[in-house]
Amino acid sequence: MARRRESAAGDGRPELTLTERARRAQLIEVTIELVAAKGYAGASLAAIAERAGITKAAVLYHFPTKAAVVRAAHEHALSALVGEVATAVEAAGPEDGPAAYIRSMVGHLRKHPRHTRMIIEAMTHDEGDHDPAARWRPLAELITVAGHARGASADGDARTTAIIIGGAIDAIVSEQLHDPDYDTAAAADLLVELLGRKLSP
Amino acid sequence: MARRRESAAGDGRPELTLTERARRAQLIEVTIELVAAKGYAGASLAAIAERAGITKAAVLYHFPTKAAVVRAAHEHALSALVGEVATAVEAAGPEDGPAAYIRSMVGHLRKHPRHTRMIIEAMTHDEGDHDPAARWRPLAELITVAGHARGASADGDARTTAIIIGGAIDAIVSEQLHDPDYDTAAAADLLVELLGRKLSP
DNA sequence: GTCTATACACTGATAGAC
DNA sequence: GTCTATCAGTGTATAGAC
Repeated sequence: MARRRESAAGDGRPELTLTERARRAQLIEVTIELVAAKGYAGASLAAIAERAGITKAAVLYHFPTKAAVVRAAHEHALSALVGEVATAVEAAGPEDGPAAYIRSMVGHLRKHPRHTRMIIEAMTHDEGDHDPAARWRPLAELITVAGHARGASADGDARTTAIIIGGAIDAIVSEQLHDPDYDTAAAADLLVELLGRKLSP
Repeated sequence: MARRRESAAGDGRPELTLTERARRAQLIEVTIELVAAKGYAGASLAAIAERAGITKAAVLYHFPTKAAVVRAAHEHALSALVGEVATAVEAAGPEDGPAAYIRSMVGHLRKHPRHTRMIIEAMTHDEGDHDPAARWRPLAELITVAGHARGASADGDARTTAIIIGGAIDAIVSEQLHDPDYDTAAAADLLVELLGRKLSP
């Protein structure tokens, strides 16, 4: 059977045409704008197609389904976030990993509100249940390392602590979305302080 | 123009027929089950109608729109939650209000997973933006009172603290939804301890 | 390889008969 | 109070033009 050519690296990823690359990028950009502005329901295939200047069916030529379009847009926004957070965490010392995680994540989401809404909408409306552990595990490891570096007794609370911090970050960012004047930097500082009291008692 | 009769109390609420009361209650119950089982999208008007033994149009006779059906079911589940939390908070002393809030809310949501998913789905899919302040303000007041009772210097952080706690509760409950073995009571204890360190330094 | 045209089943919603 | 009939809009599938 006929198959799409694969890249020279042979890593299994299909080699994309220039026009296809451009179209996909355009569709992702348009989708982020639409979802950020009108939410998941408001970003219909017809609306996406119209903004891109093509038809619904053409959109479904580049992506197998609407969920795939949204997923691609979601991953695009998400990769920018994790990239910045990873950089900040690596630049920080072992005992300051969690603080760098919190501050860089809150800061990034404040700087990019469209990406933020895109991520939230995709997370809450995508029925494909992503593993929740993927969300808290990286932070849990940072917390374990930081607690160890500070000489605290290693407890088994890292998971719950990470879940709490993650939920708190979501709430802070969400609040800023509704009240642009909300001081997220101060909120992040308070969260870091709260965690600091637990890590070095 | 013809208007529906209002109750003798004259509080503006329409007086409902017995059969209408029964139908609404049945539709609310059916909707909670469906939303909890299949999410917002899975609870179509046709599915609700079928489970209730009537047609789509009949459902829309009792409620003006699908959003109204879901909203009614949402409020039904929510009122049970706030009732239990309010009782627990009132039974606790002033300095233990936040702890009672956290433990009773987490406990209630663990005991009633169907209500929990109903509340989550309704919150995330209802575009009618409810005021976020309604979520954190009651807890913020409890925190202020408790901090005062413990002799802590009154800071202006009550809002952010309440937002953080609320987000943490959401994350804990959500985690329990995906992993039924997750120990939410221990998580609530940890959250209370974290807050306690801030309130009485 | 890229796209348009068309048709399909399903959604929430309305109008009017009984 | 509940029905049938109908509507515009949704995501999706297919055929075929270029």
